[in-house]
Amino acid sequence: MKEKQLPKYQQLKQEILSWLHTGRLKPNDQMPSENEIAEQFLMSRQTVRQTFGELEKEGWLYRMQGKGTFVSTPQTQKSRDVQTIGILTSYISDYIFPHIVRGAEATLRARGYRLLLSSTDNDKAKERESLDMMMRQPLSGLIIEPTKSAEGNPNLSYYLSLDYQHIPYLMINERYPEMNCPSLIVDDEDGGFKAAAHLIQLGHRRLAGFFKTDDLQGVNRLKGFIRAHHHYQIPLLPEFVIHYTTEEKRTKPYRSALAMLEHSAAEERPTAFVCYNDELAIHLLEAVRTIGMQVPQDISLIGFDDSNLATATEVKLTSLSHPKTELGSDAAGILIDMIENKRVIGSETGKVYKPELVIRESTIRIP
Amino acid sequence: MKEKQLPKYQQLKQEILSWLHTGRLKPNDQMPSENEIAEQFLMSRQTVRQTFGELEKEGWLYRMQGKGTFVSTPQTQKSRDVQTIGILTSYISDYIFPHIVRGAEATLRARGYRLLLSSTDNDKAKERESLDMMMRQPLSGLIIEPTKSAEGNPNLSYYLSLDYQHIPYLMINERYPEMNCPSLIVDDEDGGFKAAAHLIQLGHRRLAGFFKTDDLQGVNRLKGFIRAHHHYQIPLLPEFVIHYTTEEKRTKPYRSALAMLEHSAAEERPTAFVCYNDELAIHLLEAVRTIGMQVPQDISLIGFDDSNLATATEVKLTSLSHPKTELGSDAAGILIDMIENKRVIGSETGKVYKPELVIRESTIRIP
DNA sequence: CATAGAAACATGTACATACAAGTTGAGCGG
DNA sequence: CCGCTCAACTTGTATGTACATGTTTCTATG
Repeated sequence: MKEKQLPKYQQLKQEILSWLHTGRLKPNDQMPSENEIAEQFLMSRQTVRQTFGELEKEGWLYRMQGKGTFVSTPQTQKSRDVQTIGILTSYISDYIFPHIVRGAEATLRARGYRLLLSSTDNDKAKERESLDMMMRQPLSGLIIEPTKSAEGNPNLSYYLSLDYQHIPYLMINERYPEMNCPSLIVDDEDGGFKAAAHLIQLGHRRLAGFFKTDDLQGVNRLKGFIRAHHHYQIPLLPEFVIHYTTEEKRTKPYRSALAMLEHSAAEERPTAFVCYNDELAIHLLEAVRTIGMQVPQDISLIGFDDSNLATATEVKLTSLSHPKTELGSDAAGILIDMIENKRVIGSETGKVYKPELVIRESTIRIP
Repeated sequence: MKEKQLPKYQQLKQEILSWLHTGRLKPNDQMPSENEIAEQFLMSRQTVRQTFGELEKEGWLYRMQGKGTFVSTPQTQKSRDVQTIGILTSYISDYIFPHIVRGAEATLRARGYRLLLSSTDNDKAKERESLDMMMRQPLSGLIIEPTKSAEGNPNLSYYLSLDYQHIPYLMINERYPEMNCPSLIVDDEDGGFKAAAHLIQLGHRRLAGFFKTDDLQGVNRLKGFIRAHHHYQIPLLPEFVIHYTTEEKRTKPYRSALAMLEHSAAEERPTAFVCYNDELAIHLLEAVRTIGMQVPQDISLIGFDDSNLATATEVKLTSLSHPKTELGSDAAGILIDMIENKRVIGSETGKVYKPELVIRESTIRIP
């Protein structure tokens, strides 16, 4: 069935917008006059004026009485005293994020950019609102940490809009697979492998792993964990592999850890916990202490990210490093390059950091 | 001479806006119909529609075909999944600001708010752009650190606009005197007094003071410095009181310090530097070392804010404390109270923190 | 060739008319 | 009393006409 026709003024609007987007008309080009358009599209001058009025209000056109109607310069290209970079991360002042932000800020401010930070709380709805908010003003670029990157990308339209508006952006820590943008990522599979390998090399054979699998980092750490088992021909114990989500991070892993430790014969208990990050490691350290056991004497513990938490406890954590400040600074550098050299670069560009094992007190050799 | 008349559609617009602002029409009230308005104001329905169209585009009205035209709910009152708090500080990840932000973020996130951060680089133009940017979206509240608070408030219109839109806000570290809002402030005069008093009690009689006087913090620290001299009946040495601006912070104090130390007989040199903040203290520590002198043996040094810098150097700084995280958290609490209990409170509310003297290695008794 | 004025062109303001589409309320019939 | 239909009211779309105001171009004259 024939689709309902749009009003003429909206059809005209779409046509004109296509002229702008395809480059047929460029910034500061003069539009055909109202009368010319009216004639060409067989409509009244007032209908044309209605369309022009909307396009003007929305910033696409500007009109000068007696002279003509012209295409606006896109907001992001307009001369501004200061260009603004948006940074979108899970948190702002928690965990490793202050370090990432500091690295980025130092580089960006040195080049005269200003920052706009927003946090998503690792929640897709908040990601959408943060993107919406960020994109209400002229941004020169965006540094984005994907939210629950293993759960698809319901906010895809916002990212496509960034592409459409030619706003450079890149992703850190992970990248939505369907986005063709640079990314700065830790090789989490390698990290997962190194974590498990370290413990295996210390004689551990019964490793429990706790992975937050709503983001790809957790998924990849788990893959590395599994690969290390295969590599060293150690049987993987599925009952010792715990998946959890952001919402469960304070509940499921803790209970699972307690269950593993309390109700098993010593020879059936895990000898080490591989934790998705330092935050979880600290949490499970509490669980171990709760039942009167000790780290590392009774069970070894290893985390990821090498955050401040790793050295904040009495038992200093063995952890896989994260570049943090360096990653923030590198991200800023790549984004500045994209902005200032107008380089449209895709997912082939970016950086992958190899995590390094930082051995401290929380892992020991099986006696 | 009679002023040129506004077009009818703009006169109508102003009239309608006055209905909204005076409360004659409230959110969700129905406007008189287009025909009624046309009749009442002796103009055509199309002219009325032009006005209505603009008001709709700008968010003041919403129209429903066949039903009527209604007054919009102001953006800040609209139901939102997440309310956003803006935080505007000089920097984001430098100096004591991460601590302030962390304190605020913890409290705000616990109550379900999301943060939007922007930095001003202590520059009035950037302050204006940050405010402009912040105010383009529905904000539930703002935490603002005034920029160069001793240099007046050219961005007053933005603040008045916050008042006008009933957006709660408060100020930290300082408050523009003309703004009637809560503030959380360190008693900098007390701090300046304590800094000088400490040195005087250690036997120092020739104190040099370096104060960034483009903000009120510096002005007040200087006042305290002067008051301590009067209190202890120590002559103030004007040639030892250095004023500088944000832009000069890396140049004038350093040169002045060198000049004081290099070209004077020992009995005419200052015995202590009172520095505007730890950042400057560290900088002048370098200056002292540059000419082969040592802190505290040859000259004592005291800073403000008790930042990470205070303990980062080999010579740990004596410093006046700043509440940092506590201030951030307190600010968040007051702002939440303003938002959720719709309390319109002014400058009589707030908090003043007494700085505490943290004695470390950089100040010693005159031998 | 330069200048001034008029004509042409372009947008801005305003109104009138007509019809489409959606909502609401009144009246009538079952 | 309820349901249906129609009229009235309201906004939405579209066109035509008229005049105001600003800019550009062309023509005529010196």
